[in-house]
Amino acid sequence: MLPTLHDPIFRSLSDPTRRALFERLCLEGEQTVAALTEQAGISQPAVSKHLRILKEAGLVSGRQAGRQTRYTARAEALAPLVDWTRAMSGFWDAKLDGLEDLLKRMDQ
Amino acid sequence: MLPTLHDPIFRSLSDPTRRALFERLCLEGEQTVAALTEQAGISQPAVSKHLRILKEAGLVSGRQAGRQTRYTARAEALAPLVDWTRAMSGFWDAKLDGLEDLLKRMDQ
DNA sequence: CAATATAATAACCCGTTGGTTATGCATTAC
DNA sequence: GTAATGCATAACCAACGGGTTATTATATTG
Repeated sequence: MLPTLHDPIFRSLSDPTRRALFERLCLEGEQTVAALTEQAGISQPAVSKHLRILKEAGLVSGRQAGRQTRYTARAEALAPLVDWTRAMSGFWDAKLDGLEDLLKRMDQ
Repeated sequence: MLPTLHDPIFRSLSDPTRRALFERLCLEGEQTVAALTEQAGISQPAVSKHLRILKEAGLVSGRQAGRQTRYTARAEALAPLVDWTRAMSGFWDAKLDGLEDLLKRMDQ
């Protein structure tokens, strides 16, 4: 019903193309739009639109490097998702607090 | 790009109304369609449609009880989401293996 | 400076989706 | 047996979303 804090995260990750972009940035590190486009199987504007949405959700950040933009994944942004999942699973074991903490520490 | 195993989970949870339904089932336990409709702010058919989608994603299950259907959350179904999040966060510390294991054990 | 390269924005198209009302089908109640 | 209740399905509709091509802005290269 009412969109919450983690709503844009769920929303942006619900699209397979966007998830693939995010996954690639997570696994292979910083990438230019051109590099991402090459493998995405869609046009550059489409990729740029997806990156914009991911960026607004806080899942990626882009830094200007000359005439190209290098995008990076921000895995810490997944923290609300971890929170929510833990809340829903009704599981509060201290052993698991580590992940959330780590994600927050990654924020530096 | 290519829809994977966790795709229907992300997809169904991307809608705020559906997420609210799932949350309520998680936090308050088994509910009838009428009870869910009462708080959802939308029509009963709309609620039924959402429940169908959640059910197809494995996130809820419905059992017939006379002329009413009681729906229950299946928190174990969140396991792929936990997997994926851990993979993306690049965090493999053994301390965290517990959550996934527990979710699987909840499946009984 | 002119030409090229990179990425973002604009304008548009079409399929999907989340909502509605109407209807059907069991099951319970009178 | 008839009426009423609970839920699912059908048919429909407006809004949204993900794609396209065309264009623009800014950097780099010759």
